[in-house]
Amino acid sequence: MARPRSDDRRAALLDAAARVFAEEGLSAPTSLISKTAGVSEGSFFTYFKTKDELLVALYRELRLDLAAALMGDFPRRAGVRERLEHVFTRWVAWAVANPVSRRAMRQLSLSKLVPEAVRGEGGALFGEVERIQLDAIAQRRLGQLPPEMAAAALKAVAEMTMDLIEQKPDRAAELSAAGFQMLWGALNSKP
Amino acid sequence: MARPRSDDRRAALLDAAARVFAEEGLSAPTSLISKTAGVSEGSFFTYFKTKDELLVALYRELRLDLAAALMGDFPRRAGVRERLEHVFTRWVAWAVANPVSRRAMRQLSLSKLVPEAVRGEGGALFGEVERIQLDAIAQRRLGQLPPEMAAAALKAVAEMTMDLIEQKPDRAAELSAAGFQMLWGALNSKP
Amino acid sequence: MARPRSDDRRAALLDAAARVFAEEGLSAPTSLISKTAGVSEGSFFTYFKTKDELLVALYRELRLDLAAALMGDFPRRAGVRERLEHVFTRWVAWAVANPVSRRAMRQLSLSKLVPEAVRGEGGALFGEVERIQLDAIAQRRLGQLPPEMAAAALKAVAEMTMDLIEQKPDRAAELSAAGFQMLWGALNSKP
Amino acid sequence: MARPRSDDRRAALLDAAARVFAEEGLSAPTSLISKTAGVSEGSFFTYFKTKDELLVALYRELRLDLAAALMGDFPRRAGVRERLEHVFTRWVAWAVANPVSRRAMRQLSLSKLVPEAVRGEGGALFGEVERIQLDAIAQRRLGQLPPEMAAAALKAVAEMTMDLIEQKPDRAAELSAAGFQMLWGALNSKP
DNA sequence: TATGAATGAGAATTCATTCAT
DNA sequence: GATGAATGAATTCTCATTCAT
Repeated sequence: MARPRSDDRRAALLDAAARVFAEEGLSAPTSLISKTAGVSEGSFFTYFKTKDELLVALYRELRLDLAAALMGDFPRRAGVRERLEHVFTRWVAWAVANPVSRRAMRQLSLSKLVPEAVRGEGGALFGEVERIQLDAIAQRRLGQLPPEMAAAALKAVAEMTMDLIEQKPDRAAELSAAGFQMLWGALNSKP
Repeated sequence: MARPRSDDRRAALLDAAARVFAEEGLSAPTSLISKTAGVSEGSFFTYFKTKDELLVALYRELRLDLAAALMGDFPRRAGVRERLEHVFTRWVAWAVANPVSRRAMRQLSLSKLVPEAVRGEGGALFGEVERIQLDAIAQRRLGQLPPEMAAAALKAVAEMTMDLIEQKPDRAAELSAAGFQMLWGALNSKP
Repeated sequence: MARPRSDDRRAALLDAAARVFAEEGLSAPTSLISKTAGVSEGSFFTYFKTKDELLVALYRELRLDLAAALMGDFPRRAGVRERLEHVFTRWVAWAVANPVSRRAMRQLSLSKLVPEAVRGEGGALFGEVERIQLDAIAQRRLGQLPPEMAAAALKAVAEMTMDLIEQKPDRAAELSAAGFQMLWGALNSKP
Repeated sequence: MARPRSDDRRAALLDAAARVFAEEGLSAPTSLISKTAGVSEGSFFTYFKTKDELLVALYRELRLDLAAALMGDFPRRAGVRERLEHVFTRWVAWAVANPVSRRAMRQLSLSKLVPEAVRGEGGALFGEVERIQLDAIAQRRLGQLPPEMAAAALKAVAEMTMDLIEQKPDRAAELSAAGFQMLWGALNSKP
């Protein structure tokens, strides 16, 4: 009785995987993932040919999710500072709201199991247009420095802010604001 | 007297472990470590009772090594900027010179296998005196923001810089300088 | 539905374990057991979570088997001598018919691997009612001596008889009769 | 500097082995034995070529020790009952006084590691002469039954008594007497 | 397709024994 | 001879993946 592949099951597996990896690391057994998803051990492999395939799929999914969060309502016509602040704030908020996703993503980003090719896909997290805008910011601010430095700084300061908030969750708003202030200061720094 | 326990062998195992973990992640088998160290599988366990014990020992060793690199020749009497630059530059240089150590450390820092208690040991990487000085910098610069933000920013921007240099090794000097410029800008930012 | 867990395989493992332990002692490797059972090494652990669990399960199974043999057709209304003789004879016959079980059981009974709590389970081998009857025999015969002495003597003389029969299997009937005669003599002895 | 082989060290190893085996079973590691004996792991093997050799040596030593205990002051000219009682009582007393030796011996007696040839050595525990006397007792008492049955009964009832005393040590004297009474009853039983 | 038992290639240890000191 | 580190085969158990139902 051929039941069609269920997107629900697949989604449940991805969700369970994120939770399990966040808790136990990537070496957690597939059996734990399928159990957490309420699915049989065998079914795991009808949705993902190998564990590795799941890792890659999860990585992509999380990144898409994050990108959507960053870019939703992007204020295209606002000033540079506003646009950057929008991305920064959303990023931090996403991590605060989805700690599991963030933890899972950190593991995945480091692992050789997700091939570098995949990790590099789509450049950064940003859509093509916005990416160019960010680069523009970078060029104006950083002078002769490599444009990647803007994206890198954004990421670095955002991650730092998330870590701090993780330790003092009740000061989230304050820390987020301070984080952006530092980012802006970094991008406008002079030699 | 029996053959004495050899510091060389222990060091070889730690060194091999760093290389293997950097390449394969912490789930690499102990057998690969002992083979890389040129030692029998059994010998591994005369130097480290369990794999976990090795992990902890390696973590501590790497952190000591890094702390020494950061704090060597620390210019206590120099100005704030110079002192901070000293640490930043040393940190980046250490990572560039020891890419394996850095990769291994990153894995270890994230892993639950190294107990949090161990990871927290000794506060940051800095000796007591220097730490206080850093905090002082932070307070003067950041106003009412939490003092940890100085150390956090130092770390975040340093890591960012290391990542960029890893991609363009021939521009190391330039990127390091730019990195510090951004850090300084971040710490001196106004709302 | 998946292939159901097979009672046959479980039984095959228990049977193989009894044979292997009888021959090699309890330190025999699980791999030998699974091989003897015609099952993969991994399958062992789907039926028994640990080697120790197998030990306990085997001990219980053997004791149940023995208890059934002892108490089948127990002549409740017969005289004291007949009832005791029934148990003694059945016991010896069971050991003669199941030498492997007996050897395995002897190892298990001595081993610390089967927790004392398990070994003590269900008092002796006898159902509650029959046990009381045996105790009654004891009390009438042994005077003021501890009632356990009846059960202990039963066991001791039975085991002795089994050992002798193992050496001269063709004289089994004669030795069994002589054994019971001695047991009866022991229980009826006067100071 | 060739130090002569020390009988002390050998004895210490045998003694430690008995204690360790009594506690942990025969699968206890040689390293534990040498440590208990206060001797290096390597030294173990200068006194015993293999672990197995130690097992055999220990078995022999314990049996000698027991035989000496049984046959010391043997009242050759006393009546049958007295002579038997002497052996029985001594046996039980030896076990009570040397619980470690007894436990070790029980393990050794069951193990395949002590070759059957060794276990059979010297017939029973008794010197040649006494053995014949025991057999004589047997023949007079047991009628046409196999003479081994006397020695077997002696052993069986003695062991039973030891087990009971192990559980109620404060009733040792009473239980020992009762045990002998039962043995005597067994040997004098009529069909 | 869904299930979960079956499989066997590892994985971390252990341990008898050897060997350098 | 005495010591204890070195060795590697053996052991218990895990887990990704396959396959019968």
